[in-house]
Amino acid sequence: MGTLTVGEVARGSGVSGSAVRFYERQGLITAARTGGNQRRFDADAACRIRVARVAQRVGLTVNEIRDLLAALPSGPQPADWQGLHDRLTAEAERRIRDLHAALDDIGSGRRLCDL
Amino acid sequence: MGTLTVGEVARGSGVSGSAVRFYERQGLITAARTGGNQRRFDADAACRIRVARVAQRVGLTVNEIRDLLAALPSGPQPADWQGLHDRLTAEAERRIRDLHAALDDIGSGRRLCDL
DNA sequence: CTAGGACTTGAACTAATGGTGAAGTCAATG
DNA sequence: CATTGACTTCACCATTAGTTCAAGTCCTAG
Repeated sequence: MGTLTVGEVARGSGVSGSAVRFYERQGLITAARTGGNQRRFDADAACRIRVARVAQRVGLTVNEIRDLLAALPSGPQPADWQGLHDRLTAEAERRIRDLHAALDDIGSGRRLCDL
Repeated sequence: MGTLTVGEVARGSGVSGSAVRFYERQGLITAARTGGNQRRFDADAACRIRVARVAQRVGLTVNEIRDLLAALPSGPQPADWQGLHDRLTAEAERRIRDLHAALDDIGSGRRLCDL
């Protein structure tokens, strides 16, 4: 039951039309087709894209985001969005821990450069 | 007064010879040349590369690392390395804050997706 | 019914990122 | 001297995230 066109999803999510098509090709979102072969998206498409943009800020690649969003069923319920939220949070915290580890290595910098 | 060859710096820093040449091209390290046009590095070259590798873990690009290392004079003193250490630490902490900010945006996810 | 804006495809293109590889040259040693 | 390992340059590779283009098709308002 998709009703939204590429342009509508683009405006609703803040990305360009070419990006919307790109995200569909990459499997971040799915689309039904009209008789004339045009894409029609469900209302959650723009939501998925907004989540994807946040995930990019966390440092996930489009491929990783595909896998993340694959867990989200069509017609997602609040609990489903929550699950996504949790996994994204965990990933961000993992990356924060990696940065702290790098900081520790910097802290032991005497060993990096004892000229 | 460089005395180290590409291979020696490579072994001393744990990167490949091609990477050492790449880093010189990018301006992370500098080299004198022999009469036969070969590179000869100072003793601090391997140090600079070790710092660069840590900076990469922090998420800096080679271009940003060039700018970071540009602050390091030739014949650097302990205080110079310390300054680098401080800037790198600050940068890592800035990135950690960005991740926390992304987490906050995830936390307010009700606004991302109020279907 | 028709005009024209929105849509379709696929491939080529961009631009940054971080190197690697091939082909040929140099230098130190036995 | 000749070998052999290290060195040289420059072109190329692979990935990432899209954008752009051309040529054509759809769909909706008037």
